[in-house]
Amino acid sequence: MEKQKKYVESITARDVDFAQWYTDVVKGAKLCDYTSVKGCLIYEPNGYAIWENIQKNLDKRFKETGVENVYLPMLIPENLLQKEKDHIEGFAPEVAWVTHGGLEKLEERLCIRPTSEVLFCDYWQKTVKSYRDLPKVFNQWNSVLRWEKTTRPFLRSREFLWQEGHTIHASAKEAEERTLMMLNIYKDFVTNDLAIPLIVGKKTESEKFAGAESTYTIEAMMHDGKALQSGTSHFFGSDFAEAFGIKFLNKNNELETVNQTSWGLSTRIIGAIIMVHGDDSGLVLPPHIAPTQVRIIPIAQHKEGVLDKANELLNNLRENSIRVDIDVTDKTPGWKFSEQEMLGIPARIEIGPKDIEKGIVTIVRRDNREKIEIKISELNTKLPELLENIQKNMYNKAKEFLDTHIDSATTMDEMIEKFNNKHGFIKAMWCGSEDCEEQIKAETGGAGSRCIPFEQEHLSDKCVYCGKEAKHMVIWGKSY
RNA sequence: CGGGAAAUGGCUCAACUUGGUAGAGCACCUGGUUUGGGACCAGGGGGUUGCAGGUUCAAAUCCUGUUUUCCCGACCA
Repeated sequence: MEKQKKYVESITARDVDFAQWYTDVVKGAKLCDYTSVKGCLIYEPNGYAIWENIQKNLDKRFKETGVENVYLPMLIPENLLQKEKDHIEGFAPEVAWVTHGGLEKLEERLCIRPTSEVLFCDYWQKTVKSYRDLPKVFNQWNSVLRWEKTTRPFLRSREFLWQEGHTIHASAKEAEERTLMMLNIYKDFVTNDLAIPLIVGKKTESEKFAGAESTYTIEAMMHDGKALQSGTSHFFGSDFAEAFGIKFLNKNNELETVNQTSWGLSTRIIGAIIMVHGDDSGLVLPPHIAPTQVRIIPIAQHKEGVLDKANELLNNLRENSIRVDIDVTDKTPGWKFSEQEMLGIPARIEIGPKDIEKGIVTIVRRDNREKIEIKISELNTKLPELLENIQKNMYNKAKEFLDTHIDSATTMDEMIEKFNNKHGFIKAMWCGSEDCEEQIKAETGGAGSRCIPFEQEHLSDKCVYCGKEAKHMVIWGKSY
């Protein structure tokens, strides 16, 4: 087999050391930098621009369904956090506390929000009185703090950026519909715009959000076969509302408790983009979300007319709403190619004296390195098509990887053997007991339940662990 | 939170074992030659060795503590 040509020297090969590869790509693409506080990152321009595009895209989708943006404070008094028992138990190990204001010790310590359920509850308890006040469909773009022990850029940081949506409704049915509606928005956004194929389903009891009645998830597979929970949507029923006393009068003048949801997607998704699409030359960004979709690289730019022509193309394409930039530094073309690839820019346009003479440009795709010559006169129609094609190809490639790394098992021996032989997900039947779930994780060396997928298959009648009657098919896998 | 490794110029590392004026490559700056896959030549700038103590005539080097990063587990988005 022909040895694959290595284009960028400073990145560890993906199949040699995946963890090191990930770090190299994050650094090479200049997405973020460390600070002197563990787990707190600087989002550098390249990384933040990706997040801004994610925000723009999702925010638009949210608002189309009636979501309103708000902003609540970052500090939560301890007594509020204590109100819902499961919630505080779930989050207690990872909250950070403010204990002093200036030189004075505070009467009551304040928690730096790990999530904002209780703040929304406290607010609604005061303001919601009537069925006419419902529903409330709020979202906030903010950062939260969780005192993680092990941290990695994007995948697990202490402070991270996200959006958290919080809604309350008059009926459980309406709340459940909202839960699934938001899950679908995540699914649609991640598959269509991030080109990441997903498994969509419900979390098991032991994996669900602290305080939720049910948690739904979109799970993606990274190139090392591990799962990354890429977005979640929770249905709370009335548990929080009961604890906080969020009641309203219905049309019959009867007091009722609201039903609640919350849903979130974080900067962790940037980690998924890296680990699903990246290769040995660095980052590969889906065109829909890439801050720069095309980079123009002039060849022999000192020669007369080259820069003029390149700038003319730049302006032309910008007018055509393509996110394009140009590299006019005095580096060599080879250096510029490598840089563009490391940054993950989906395509580059090479334009030099030879091209100008022929009235063409040479385009190189980032996803498969294919070289294409396009007439300058056709660029405005062909380039958007090409970007769309890259987007689709990236999805298909990732989908094929996902499909070929999911297997199924009907016995534990089979399951353990398959996990040992190749990484990925295993589908297996499960009786619903938390014991079995735990044992499966222990015996497979850490492959837990990822979710109960909506798309169920009947593999057998029996739980893969205990042999009792199976309730669901579950996707099992190791995760980040 | 357990187990391991590391921290020296912007980056990668050397010097540490055996204490004695911190060094290289890349990057950066200037000038020139180059330019279709990380160019070349010449000159130049930049480091109180993560931080805090200690031992010593003398510490990057030895000792103690601490912080951060990476890897492997446990926990978690």
